Amino acid sequence: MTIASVPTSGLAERKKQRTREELATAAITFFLQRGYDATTVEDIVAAVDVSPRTFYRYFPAKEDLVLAIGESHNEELVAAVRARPASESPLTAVQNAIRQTQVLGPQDLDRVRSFRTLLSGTSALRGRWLIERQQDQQRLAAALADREGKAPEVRHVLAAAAVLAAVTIAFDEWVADGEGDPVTRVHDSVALLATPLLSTRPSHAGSTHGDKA
Amino acid sequence: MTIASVPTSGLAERKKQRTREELATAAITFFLQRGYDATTVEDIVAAVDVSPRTFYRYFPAKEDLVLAIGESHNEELVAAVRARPASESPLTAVQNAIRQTQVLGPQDLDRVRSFRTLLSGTSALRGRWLIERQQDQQRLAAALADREGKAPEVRHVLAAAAVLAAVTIAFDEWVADGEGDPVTRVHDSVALLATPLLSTRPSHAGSTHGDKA
DNA sequence: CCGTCGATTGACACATTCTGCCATTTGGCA
DNA sequence: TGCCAAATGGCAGAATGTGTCAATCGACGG
Repeated sequence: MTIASVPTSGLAERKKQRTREELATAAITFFLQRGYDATTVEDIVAAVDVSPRTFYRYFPAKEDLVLAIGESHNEELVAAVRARPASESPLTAVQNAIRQTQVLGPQDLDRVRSFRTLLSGTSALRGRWLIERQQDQQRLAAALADREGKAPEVRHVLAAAAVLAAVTIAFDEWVADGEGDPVTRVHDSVALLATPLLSTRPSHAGSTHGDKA
Repeated sequence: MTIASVPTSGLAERKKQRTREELATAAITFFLQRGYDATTVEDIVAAVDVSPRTFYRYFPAKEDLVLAIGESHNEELVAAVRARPASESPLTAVQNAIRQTQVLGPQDLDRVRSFRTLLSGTSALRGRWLIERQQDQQRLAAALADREGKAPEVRHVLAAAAVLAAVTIAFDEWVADGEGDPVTRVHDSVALLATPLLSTRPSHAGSTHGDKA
């Protein structure tokens, strides 16, 4: 045998992967069609022809299926922030990190839209996702603190919260009015963090991309 | 009869109120003792001697029982922000509004601690509560925009998110290390919003209260 | 090709939350 | 006292998960 049974690289492994994807595909399709709550686990497994019990072996909960789709994006972001040179200001580092991680192909974009649409439309999902975002918040705060060679303080956590809020708000607005491309919106939203958020002046922090309006 | 049957002011009303409080008290006690998940609705209603069905007539869901305890605090905050004179800067208005609404007696403080402890320890509750906070976020954003005589823009939503994040982080840290009083921590946390959050400088935004350290 | 081993699966039972329904009780009020 | 509306209790049932065990399937060595 190999060292362990971790990557059984073979037919069985592909079959598992295929089942997992079939479950996810069928589920997302149903969710977008009929809504998350109106789709039961029974419906999903019927479409893939596995037992309900098997569903929960692939996904700990119905919610986790959706979460798995949009997962790990923020982990990349945090890693990218850590990878930025220490000479960059926190804002610049975050902006560049976002630029690096937000490279989306056209079909990625569809996937993200589906994901965000589900998030916006289902409070159960949204709540679950916000929990995960709080963990990302801690990780980002730690990354920002590390850049200063300090232990995380309230200031860092707050900055991290603000960054993630900016990204989230940008996506929410994008899903809500369906206009423009999300990358620009995210960038503009994050750019607002350059200013004291509670000053009255709009401080002309417009789009860094194409705002010829 | 009166205009309608809204306030049946009498014995029945008191009995209902008493049942409601007994349910809440028993539930919170159990939650803090054994944990939220380890306490079933069955346990709660057994302690008050009502049927499970009745529980759900008082609280739409188990989560709502907890949420009802810490509720409406942010509504006051938003109202207070609206009530501040237009001459005040957004930050000052928010700070004064917080000062007004955060007047806590010693037993209020215990209640808040219990509430926040449950929030911190139970992700299901936390998620549910974060959803409600997002609604507060929208309301606060609208209030901030109104102060400028504008419709809410991304900038306002982001500012509102930052304010609520500051408050939340302050409470979280308070619950986590159990030191100091929350009012000071909230104030200090919110004071950080006076600066661009992603500048490297700590910008000496220390406690406005007693920081002789 | 065969047989064994380990992982995957299906099924069944069960706990828990929450809802719909209806009969019963209880308080309010003439 | 007696009627009415509201509150309650109990029951059946849907839906999400979880634990358990036997059956199955793929991997691998002979």
